[in-house]
Amino acid sequence: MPVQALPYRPHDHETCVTQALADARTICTQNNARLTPIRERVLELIWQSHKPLGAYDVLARLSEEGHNAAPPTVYRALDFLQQHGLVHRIASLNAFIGCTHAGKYHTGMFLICSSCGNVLEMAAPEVSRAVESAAAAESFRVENVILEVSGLCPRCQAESGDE
Amino acid sequence: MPVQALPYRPHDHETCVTQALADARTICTQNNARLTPIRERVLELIWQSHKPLGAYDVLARLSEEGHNAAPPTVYRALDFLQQHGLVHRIASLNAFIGCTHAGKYHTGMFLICSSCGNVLEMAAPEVSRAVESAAAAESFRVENVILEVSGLCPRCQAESGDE
DNA sequence: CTCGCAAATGTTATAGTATTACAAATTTTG
DNA sequence: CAAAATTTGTAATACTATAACATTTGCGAG
Repeated sequence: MPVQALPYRPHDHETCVTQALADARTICTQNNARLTPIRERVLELIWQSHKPLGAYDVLARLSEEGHNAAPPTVYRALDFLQQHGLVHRIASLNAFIGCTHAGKYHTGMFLICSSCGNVLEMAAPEVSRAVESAAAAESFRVENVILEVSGLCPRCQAESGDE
Repeated sequence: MPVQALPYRPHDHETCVTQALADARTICTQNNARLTPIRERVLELIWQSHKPLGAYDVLARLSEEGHNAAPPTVYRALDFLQQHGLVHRIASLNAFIGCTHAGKYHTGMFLICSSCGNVLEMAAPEVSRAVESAAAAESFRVENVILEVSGLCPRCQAESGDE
């Protein structure tokens, strides 16, 4: 039995967030990119949620804390964070989630639980290789891969099986 | 005076469209599903475009032919067509494309050319297997896979290399 | 330091995508 | 035929994202 992945088991999430922010600062420094207060706050808000957050969810949270923001503010921060590999956009959800592999080269594969809404990002080199190889068979030059798997996470399988 | 559809079928009878519609009728009959005129027309419109068509593109084409449709009409038809595996939604484009493997079980992998906009759907059993296997490693039960690869198709690679 | 440029943010408006809710019409079935 | 179920019509609205332009901020050159 494999060890349960982080989102599926209890843990001190605050530590995750703190660590992610620290990593983000390092990465931005290395890239000569400015992790401004807004950008950092958006990243923190996204990380604090285990589930993907919509741009307007972020906007609402910012408003709650008195930051009078408009949509472009949030989208610009999200663009920045994506460009530096700090968050991912989940196309099938129109939502964003903190990248758990920031800094390392990877093609994300997302396991999206349709019951609880949690999302696990996993590195899957064999999958990436298979995709590359299939694309190559059509002489297609890959630039970007979106791979989003929806289904049931282990915990929700157990619950639905308990009936 | 409504511009009634005298030539309901446009002059452009491409073989692939005709074939796709014939297949769709067969599939719907087998499934006891009703391929109503609207649904069939939406499917045909989508097939006539080699590039993915947005819901509002479909809507506009329907309006042009005097069919006074509103968004729900189109979205309902698209839902129906998706449910019966006749069209796919491309999440990264918010657009729809005719399924070239209708009837057969498959997990679609889409090669989306970022230059010309054409999309190729390909079956890729090895990729599906790799995805299943990776998900299984996390005890995740797969229900649906979205796999959209953007990049350059062979033709556009050649053109961009010709400069 | 301060001028001037580039980057970032603010602000307003609008474009684009999708759904809800209820009414009317059509098809299926008993 | 009449009742039930499905499909379509219609209006309003929610949700997602970007355009365009003004203003502010950070930062290096002189």
